[in-house]
Amino acid sequence: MPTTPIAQHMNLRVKTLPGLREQVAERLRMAIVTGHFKPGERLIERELCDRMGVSRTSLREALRELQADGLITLKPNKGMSVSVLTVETTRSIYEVRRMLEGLAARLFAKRATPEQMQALRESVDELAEVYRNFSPEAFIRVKGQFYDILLLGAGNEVAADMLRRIHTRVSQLRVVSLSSEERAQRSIKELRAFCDALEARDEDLAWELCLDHVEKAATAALSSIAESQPQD
Amino acid sequence: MPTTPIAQHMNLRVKTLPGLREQVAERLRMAIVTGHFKPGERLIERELCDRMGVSRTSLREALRELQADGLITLKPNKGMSVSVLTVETTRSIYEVRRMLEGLAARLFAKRATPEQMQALRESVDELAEVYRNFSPEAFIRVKGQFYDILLLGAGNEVAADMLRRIHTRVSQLRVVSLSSEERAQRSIKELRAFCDALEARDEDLAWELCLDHVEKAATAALSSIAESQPQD
DNA sequence: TATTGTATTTTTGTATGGCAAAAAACAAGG
DNA sequence: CCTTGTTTTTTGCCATACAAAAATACAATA
Repeated sequence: MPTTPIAQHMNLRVKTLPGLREQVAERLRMAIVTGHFKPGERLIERELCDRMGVSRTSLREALRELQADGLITLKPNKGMSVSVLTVETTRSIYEVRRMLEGLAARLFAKRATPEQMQALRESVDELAEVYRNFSPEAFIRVKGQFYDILLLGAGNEVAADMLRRIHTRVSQLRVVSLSSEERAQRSIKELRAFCDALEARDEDLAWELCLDHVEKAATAALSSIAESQPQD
Repeated sequence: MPTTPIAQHMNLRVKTLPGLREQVAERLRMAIVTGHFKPGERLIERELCDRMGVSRTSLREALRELQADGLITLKPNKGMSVSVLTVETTRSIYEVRRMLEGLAARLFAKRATPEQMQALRESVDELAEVYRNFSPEAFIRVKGQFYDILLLGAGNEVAADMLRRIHTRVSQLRVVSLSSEERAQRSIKELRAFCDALEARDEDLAWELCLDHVEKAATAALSSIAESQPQD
């Protein structure tokens, strides 16, 4: 005879497919990248449990995931805190990202189907559209779409995973990449050239363009850190 | 007034510095890479708890870590199992490893101190010594040393982390790289050439040599999978 | 008042036990 | 042998507990 469970949890979601733990991890991820939790901020387990309405068990497991992603840092017997991106770490991240995105570009040029090429080009068009009528949300969405297509066409899940983690990590910085008009135009032009190289199956060129692009992003990110932390 | 605790757990280690959970994770990692747990094998939580003498709480958190490392795979409501390396995944891993090790080589050539260069060369000498009087354990140890020096000198912790995870993952394959005499000699020669390039600060050459080396390793690994899984 | 030392409260790390729901194992009937 | 129904396992999550570490508050002394 089963005891009456009574709904031991009221604010339980409709039990959507992904496990509760994954939902928690995702919500925390979002909270961090959207700046709701600031870098260096300490995360008290009980507090988070209350705020999110889950048990410590689930919460702590979710925290392990974020820890593995490098998004939060554990100091033994002191607890979790949101990782702070030092200049050093950021440089490291972009060095890695440069190589992996370059790899993805190369692989896409080599393996992508014509449909994927087409899809990529269309997402660039969408991006151009977003630039004409800017909104941060749309920008994030379309840019994410672009990357998803690129990574799918590259056909390397391992690289895709790592790049996705890297993207989440650096999105903490919220580098306000270009609101200026000409910067946007140039960006789109670069992306179209990138697509051209891919469609021409010109691996080397695609690689080169990609490296340059990440290089610029790195510079922007690093200067964004520098100005937020005047360490002179 | 504190209640009598009585030692709620007898087989508790001497509480060495790394937390219990990390110990568990490490033990499981080892069990997997040493082949004690076979690929595809299912891991039952209760069983592992009993075998390792820890609670489900700690065990499950440790499992999350391994999951993030890609070492074990979770199927919802079905539990954990040791990840199986498909040909596809292995190719992906080596593509990534090629780029990241190449990067490490480049960075080492650019940044390593003369002492680190020296240390690297000495570890190659040690490796040559091991070849003369072979033992698997010594081989693993010295090779690990070599990589540690390389990654330290490269000064990129992010890349280092990823490469360490990759090494763990592929060590599951246990590619019996060379027992033959001339293969060993050639390997040492290649490593010395690599050191030469690094000491000459010749980034491009170091990169090139590194890519070639990983390429060979990839071929070996892939053929090792092919023969263990005759999929015709 | 500043400082140092002690007591109190928080918070982590880990353990236990419990239960619903999914999956697997098993048994019975076609 | 296949299918269907029943029992056992196992997962996913929750609540609670408590020692040990850390943070904090507090008191006493210089």
